[in-house]
Amino acid sequence: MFPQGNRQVPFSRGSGTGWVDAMSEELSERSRLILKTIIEDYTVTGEPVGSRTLSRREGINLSPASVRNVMADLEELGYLSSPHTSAGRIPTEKGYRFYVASLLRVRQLSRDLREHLRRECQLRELDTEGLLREAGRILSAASNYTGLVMVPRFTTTVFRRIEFVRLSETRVLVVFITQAGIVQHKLVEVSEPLTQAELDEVTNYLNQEFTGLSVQEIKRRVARQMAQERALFDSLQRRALLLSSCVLQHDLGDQVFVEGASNILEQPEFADLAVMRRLLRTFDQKALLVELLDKAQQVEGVQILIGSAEAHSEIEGCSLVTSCYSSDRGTTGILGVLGPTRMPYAMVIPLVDYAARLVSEILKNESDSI
Amino acid sequence: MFPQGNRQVPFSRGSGTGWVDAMSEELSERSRLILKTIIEDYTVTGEPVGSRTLSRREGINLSPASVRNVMADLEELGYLSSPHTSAGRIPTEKGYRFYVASLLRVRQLSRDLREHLRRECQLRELDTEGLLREAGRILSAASNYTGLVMVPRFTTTVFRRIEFVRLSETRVLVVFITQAGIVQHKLVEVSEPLTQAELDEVTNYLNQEFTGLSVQEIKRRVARQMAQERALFDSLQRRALLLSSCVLQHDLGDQVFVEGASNILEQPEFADLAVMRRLLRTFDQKALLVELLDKAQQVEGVQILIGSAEAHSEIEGCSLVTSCYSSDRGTTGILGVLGPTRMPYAMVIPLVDYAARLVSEILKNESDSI
DNA sequence: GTTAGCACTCATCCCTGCGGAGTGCTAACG
DNA sequence: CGTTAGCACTCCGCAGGGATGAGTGCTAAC
Repeated sequence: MFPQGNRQVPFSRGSGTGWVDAMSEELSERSRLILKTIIEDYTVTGEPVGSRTLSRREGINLSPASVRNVMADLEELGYLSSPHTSAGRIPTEKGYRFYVASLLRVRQLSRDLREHLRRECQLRELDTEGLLREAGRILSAASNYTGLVMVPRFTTTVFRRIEFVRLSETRVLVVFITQAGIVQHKLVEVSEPLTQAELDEVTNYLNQEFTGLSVQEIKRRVARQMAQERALFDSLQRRALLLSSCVLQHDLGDQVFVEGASNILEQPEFADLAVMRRLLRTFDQKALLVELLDKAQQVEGVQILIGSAEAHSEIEGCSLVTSCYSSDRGTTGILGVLGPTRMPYAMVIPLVDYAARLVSEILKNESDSI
Repeated sequence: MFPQGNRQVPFSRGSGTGWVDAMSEELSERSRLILKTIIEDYTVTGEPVGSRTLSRREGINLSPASVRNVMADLEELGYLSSPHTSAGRIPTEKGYRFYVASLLRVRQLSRDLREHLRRECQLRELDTEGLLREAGRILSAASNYTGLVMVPRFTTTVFRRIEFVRLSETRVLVVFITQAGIVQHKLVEVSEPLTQAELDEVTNYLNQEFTGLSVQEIKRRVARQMAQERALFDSLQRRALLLSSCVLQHDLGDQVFVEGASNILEQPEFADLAVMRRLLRTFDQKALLVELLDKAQQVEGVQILIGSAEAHSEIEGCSLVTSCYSSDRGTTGILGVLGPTRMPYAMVIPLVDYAARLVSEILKNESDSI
């Protein structure tokens, strides 16, 4: 019923980025309870949590003084910190990592919300790109943070159809449609002038030859055939191969949809202008986002990346909760939510998980495999 | 050498939006000089301008007291306002409108900058969409504000090629390539199952029939033919017409590229969180932007829209400087810069003007007309 | 091991006073 | 009659200085 992956959490220690199993042995049951309560309180209020408040919370039957002792221990161990001597405690990144890895319990989304999301996705007649954008919007609206969706990488996608359109003597527009119904395009400069009729021939040839293969497979085939056919003078084939190698030479850029960037500004922690600027710059320069998302794409299940000053300074103070979706063999993209580290993970994790499943399911239903 | 349009400025008086010729008669030469100097000072410093500072400025040989008299008059007339009794004056929206309409003198862009922009645009092999995005980035980078580019409206574009790709029994992906090389696509649900072979026939038929026509013309033709051929049972033609009417039924959504949204945060006037949020929300919901840009699209030359509380509250405190670009007959899009009203118009106006000319020129060169 | 008590530490808020920038007004000047 | 010097006045911004209150660490008693 729930992603197995979410027991493991990406985290970064020192310079590198690694994975850690719940370090559950280190803390006593009481310390764990107090840490959990502090984090959940802090998630709601955004204010440092004091010992008094805590001692009055359901389930904690300890005096403020006892709580203070535990808190002092947790601070020593690096799970908590205090903004200043006479404020309460707030969780550190390490605290959050531990929480996510071994304290957090996630429930399924409510049936209502699940139904609602499903309807949203299927409401309009959306093409694949539209669906992905809509998924981003939904993630953003449901979480009140920012939704991110990365379109499946070009190289891993399965090819459905290609089309060459002549724009001018030497400029050809290549339109590439993947199995999942994603349309990508690119301009190619050719050395010898081509007519549209010639291009149509090439189009037909390539569609017969390559439909249903992944871009990687096509690359390999093209390379092999080009080596073989060098002697051959079938000009159609020659042209087709030349053109396709042109197209495949450079990968198409990765596409990321960012939805609800303004949501993140509602968060009190981003009242600080400098932090906000850095974040918005990150949104503007998609390359950074691609890099972040790419890392999470390698593992199955819900991933949680907690931004830290060392490893991911561009999203310091933020967390990225992601999950992969897939349409057909090998083709996977990734979607998720970027919000402040102080985030209700128990709600966001199942949301992202469900969104990924939903998108995968719709993508699989909507297009026949060839 | 310079757009004639920039002598006329869109402005809003009361509830509506209208046009005004320079209301140059109303003010004496001295008042005009002082207003101009105040606005240009304020543009640089962002601080209210006082009478002392002003009297020491080059070209103004008046004592602070005299300047104060003029300023009081200008305030009375609504061109200036003071944040509080003992601060200097800042321009009002009316002040800016008057400045833009009749005080501002714009120079051409420097040769260096022109060359630089041209190179940026032609650096990579960009398809049309890429070029438009790049134009947005350039506008944003050169102005340090936010670049906006709207893709030409679907209905006005000239059709180059259409392609139908079967995704599943009843789902067909329609890829539509315009004369200018813009690729748009859409999903169509069909009632009767179609094979890809049938779709290919339709594709060929439509490409022969409609290439080089504008979408509006195509709509008209399809309607006419559907009326005529109702009795006819040429199933190919029937199918083709049915499909194309499906496609044309709903316009494709307008596309706007927003580049450098984070730039606008650098502006001191947006330190106010509420203002910034409203602005970023506007960027998130493209519909509002489309509406704004659409208004400016109807007039030739550089347009300046000064946001006001009444008429364009979503960009209150901001100005939008735009110009149209075009690729072929009838197909026009619009691009521009959105920044604070306190903006160096003398620099931004020629920038936007040149960008629009540049994009138009490249678009015209890059694709042969059919 | 747990708790009550207490002294201590800071951040926050509010009040106050002060300096400075800039204004409006008036009266004098050319 | 336009221009200017002088002057009183306004008001923002800033720094200093309690007062408040939340929260802590420590210690001693239970």
